[in-house]
Amino acid sequence: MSKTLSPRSETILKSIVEQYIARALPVPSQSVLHNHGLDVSSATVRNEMMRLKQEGYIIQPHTSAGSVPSDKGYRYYVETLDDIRLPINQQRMINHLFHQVETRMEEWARLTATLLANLSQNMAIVATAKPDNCGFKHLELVSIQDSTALLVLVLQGAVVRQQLTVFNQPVSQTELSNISNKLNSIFAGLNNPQIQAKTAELNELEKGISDCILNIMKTEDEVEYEVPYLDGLQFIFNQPEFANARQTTTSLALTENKNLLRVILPDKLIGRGVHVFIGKENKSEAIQNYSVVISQYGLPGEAIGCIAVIGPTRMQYARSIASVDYLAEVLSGLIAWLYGRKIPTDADN
Amino acid sequence: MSKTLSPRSETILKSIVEQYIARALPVPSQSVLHNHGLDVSSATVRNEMMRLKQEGYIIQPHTSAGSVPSDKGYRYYVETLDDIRLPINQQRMINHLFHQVETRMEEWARLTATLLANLSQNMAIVATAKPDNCGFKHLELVSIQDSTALLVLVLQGAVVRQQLTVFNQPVSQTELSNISNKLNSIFAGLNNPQIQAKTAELNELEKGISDCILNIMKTEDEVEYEVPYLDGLQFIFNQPEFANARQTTTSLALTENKNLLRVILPDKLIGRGVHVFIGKENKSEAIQNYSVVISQYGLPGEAIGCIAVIGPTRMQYARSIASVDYLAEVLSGLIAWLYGRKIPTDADN
DNA sequence: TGTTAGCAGTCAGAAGGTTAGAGTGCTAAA
DNA sequence: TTTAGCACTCTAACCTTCTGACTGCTAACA
Repeated sequence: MSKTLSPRSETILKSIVEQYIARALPVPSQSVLHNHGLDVSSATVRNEMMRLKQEGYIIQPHTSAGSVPSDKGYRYYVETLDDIRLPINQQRMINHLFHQVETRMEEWARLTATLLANLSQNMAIVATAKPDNCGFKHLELVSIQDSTALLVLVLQGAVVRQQLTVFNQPVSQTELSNISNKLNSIFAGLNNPQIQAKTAELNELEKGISDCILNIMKTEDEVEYEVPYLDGLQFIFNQPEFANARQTTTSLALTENKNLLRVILPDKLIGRGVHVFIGKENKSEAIQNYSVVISQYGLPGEAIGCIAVIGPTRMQYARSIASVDYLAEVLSGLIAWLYGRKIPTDADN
Repeated sequence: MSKTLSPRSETILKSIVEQYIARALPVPSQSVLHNHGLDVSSATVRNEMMRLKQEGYIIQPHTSAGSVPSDKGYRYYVETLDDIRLPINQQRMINHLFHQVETRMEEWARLTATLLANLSQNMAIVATAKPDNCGFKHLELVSIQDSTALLVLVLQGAVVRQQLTVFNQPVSQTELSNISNKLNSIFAGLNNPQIQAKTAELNELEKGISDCILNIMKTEDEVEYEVPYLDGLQFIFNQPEFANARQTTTSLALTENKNLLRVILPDKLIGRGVHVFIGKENKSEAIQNYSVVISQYGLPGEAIGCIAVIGPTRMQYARSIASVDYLAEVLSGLIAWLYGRKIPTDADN
């Protein structure tokens, strides 16, 4: 994408990026020296910085100020990062926590969000994995009152959905059990259109229930991601950028509207691995002051979820990337196990 | 609690409170006149205001400034509010929306939070109703893999809980069905200690599952409220009070830590009806700049939830109280219906 | 006794001016 | 190519001044 810089330019850019990330203040030529043990004078650094500025890697807020990395500068920095793996002890800590947590996908997601937020020191978003074309697994009808039943539907991938259903006339638990037994044997393993094809042979009551099932399955199929779990909002607000605030409002728009958030995140069709979107690289205008570190996880073609870190462009990229990468791997392992596809590397019992 | 004010003092206080709520600026004696058609001069108003100040109903930010209501002033205002019922057309709108929504308690809570936030123009919190001493209703075991099953537990009040369970050896779906049939017939309608008493007569596999059930039920019993639904955070941040921000952090502490939030809200043992806590009246220090309008709903002794509005003390009390009151009533009706106790006034089909 | 006009006194916030010093950009020499 | 040195720039902090919005008081009035 961008031309390679000379080793010294690269060192200088790296120093500027890292200092700016650390202190949120424009970096003067003087402090570049201290950092990476460059054995030149500040004047030399200034010459190099001039070139970096001309090529758009850094920006000067005003004439007599230090330098701030541009999106392009961050991009170069991220591309030239090496050794971005999570430290072994943190990996162990994570594995340990996943062992302790209840075996429920929602709990995994919640835990992942918390871990990711704390590791990256930024806002974390975790969308649980959703089956691509969900299959019927099991139905249960539990009588709540004379003419009301709770419909509990288990779909492929251990997804459980529930719905209260009101009938025109009273229906006993025995009748309900008969219906669910029948539908279970007919619908086992089928997906939406296949079930639709079978509804001809049902009586009216059964048809009503199968309509309800179809409706739930349709909704599941249409939703691209489940409602995401969110954590670490406080990190966003503790950023010095927000000290004067009011930009706050923007990021709140994020928080509040979980739909919006779902729309913003996945720039469609992201391949495997961790992706980084820096500032203006984001399609959605609302987050063009932010960077997003994002990865899908799960089984391609079967169940795909996604996890992400959102923070100011001035973000600890190495940490975020490493965290997203590792947690996506862990979750993929768990999903694979849940779908019986393969044994995860480490997170089994 | 507080002495009665003269009618004119009351009018003046009311005017000050309402203008301050509307504009967030100290109210000068001049503008008090315009508002409630008082036929006196500003000097007279100033005399009265002096007395209100001496008795602690209002506060002057500095010598030459207008007046701001104190907590005591707001309290008097709230006590003397009359006709705080939600307009009929808004009631209709709400009933209509509840009819349209899916028949799931979670959806009710989510909808309530959204409605409450928008009606009150403040942050809304809705904790779903939780059975007091939850009874077993139905169990279902669905095979996921050879030695893994999804345990789906239905408790009283249409509460559904799920958990993945891993066995030591493979267990077929037929075996699982046998187990769930057996446990269903033994455990039907029982609560935690009653189930515990029955576990002697079970084999090892069944015992493992009943332990799992007991564990889930115990967790349910221990939790005071479910994780609450939250909406309208944007209203808090759009308040002019937060223009300079950093107090922001405080309110964020609220948002982030859903546990903290649960701790803060219910000051234990709240009776029926709407309660208002103004500023320092709140026990929790974190929200002593805020007011809370809160009400329980549900069936006393069986399933109690709670809904609340949180906002700056400078809050539209009438609107908030009316909204909380009406929505609590609607939810109570729905819960009663769900538990088969009585027909709700209006929200049935 | 309650009400009012009138006016002095107070204070926050805006506007304008000054200063300090941090940091660059340029130049000329090594 | 690097460097020392220095003029230049520009922000942020700190004054001071000024304006006008309100009050608080007093004295007259009903």
